[in-house]
Amino acid sequence: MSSQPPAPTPAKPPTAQRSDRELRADARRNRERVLRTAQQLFATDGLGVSLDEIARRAGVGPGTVHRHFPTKEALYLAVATDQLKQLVAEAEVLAAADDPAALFTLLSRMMANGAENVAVKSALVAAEFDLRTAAPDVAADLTRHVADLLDRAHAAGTVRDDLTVDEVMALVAGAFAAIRHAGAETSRKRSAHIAQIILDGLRPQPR
Amino acid sequence: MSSQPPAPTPAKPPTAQRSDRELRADARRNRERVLRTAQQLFATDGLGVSLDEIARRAGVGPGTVHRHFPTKEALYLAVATDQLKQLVAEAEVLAAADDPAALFTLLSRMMANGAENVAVKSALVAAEFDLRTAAPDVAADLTRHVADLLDRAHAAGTVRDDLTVDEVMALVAGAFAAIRHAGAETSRKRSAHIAQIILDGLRPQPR
DNA sequence: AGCATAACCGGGGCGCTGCTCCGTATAGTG
DNA sequence: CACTATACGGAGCAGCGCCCCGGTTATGCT
Repeated sequence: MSSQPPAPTPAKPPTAQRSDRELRADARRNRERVLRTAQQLFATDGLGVSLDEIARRAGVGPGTVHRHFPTKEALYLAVATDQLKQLVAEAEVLAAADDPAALFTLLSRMMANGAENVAVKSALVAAEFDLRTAAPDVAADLTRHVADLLDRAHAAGTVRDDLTVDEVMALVAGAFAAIRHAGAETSRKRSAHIAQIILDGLRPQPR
Repeated sequence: MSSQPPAPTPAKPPTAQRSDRELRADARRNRERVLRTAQQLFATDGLGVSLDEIARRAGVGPGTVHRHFPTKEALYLAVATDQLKQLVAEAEVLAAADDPAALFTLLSRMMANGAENVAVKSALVAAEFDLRTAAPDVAADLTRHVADLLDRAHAAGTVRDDLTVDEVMALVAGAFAAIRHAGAETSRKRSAHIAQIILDGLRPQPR
């Protein structure tokens, strides 16, 4: 322990951190396969699906799943952050444009995705696993963007005065649930309608 | 099999069906205990709670739980139908009064209850167990009342034209989810606010 | 092309959960 | 007050899900 081996100090550079580059080709492909499969199964069958089932459907062995994602929570969080990043990217594009209706556009996108997007759902809810603890930066990014757009909408008077970011987030999560019921097995038209109803509730009310 | 025993035809009357009267006093009390405990634990910790945990908290043995409710699904459905019946009762009272705003009153009640009311949630969603199959009459009763009040509201012009019963039910379920996030650990005031936002979305929109 | 090695596959342990059985205690009845 | 039947409690069983460990296969480098 105390004796440090000569350490050949090989030509190998420190390699810094294990980037994705370090992964072998097939490993990287299998990792992606598992991730995709998990995302789909989580969305359709809920979090109850067993890891073995995911492995089977992905065409890999259970051990492979465990190597890439040491625990079920890790796999779930990987799926969640992956989906969240896409949403944050969209938010940034919308934030760039100077459109007072940008908030509604973003929320529409979130609601549309959310139904098949377990990640976002739990990004706010933390139903089983706590994503905000595991990847606080990504979740916070999304909230920040929403807050920003909400402020602008407030200034423009396109939303009701009494409306906080937390409430908006909660309502988006609620929209997921609502759409899941009515829209999962029916048409997308109905999903859009439900989203519209909730968005209408955000507007300034005639009183 | 083919030979029917003489059947002593005892003095015992047919007893018709085993009413609650047939239960012994302590049995009836324990059943109630389990039901209450299950309702509470389902609401706070979700459906993941083990039956042993419910039994322990209720102060009874696991065997007792199983005797009254042969399976976990049976216990859950008992809790659900119990809560649903209360809601149906409220609906009937509201239906009797001739108030065009009755729909909103009922929905408010549903949303307020729902957050701590796993039953209603799954009455519409059938998240894990299917309540509409197990107790179709009760669930249908509630839907019928809502549909009735919705019709009246349509006639009175207090709700938007494009609104179906299914959508209303879905939105109520969505409200549960929204309230659960924002309201579970915060104040009831916020819960009411979220419910109000959703209800405002149901009103005729200025267009 | 050959070799060192990283990654794969699949079976098995470990813990937990839902469910069942049987001796014991207690409520209800004459 | 004694007797019967009913309900209780806790130990035990089977099944499943998550996780780890062998031998084997495929990959990337020289």
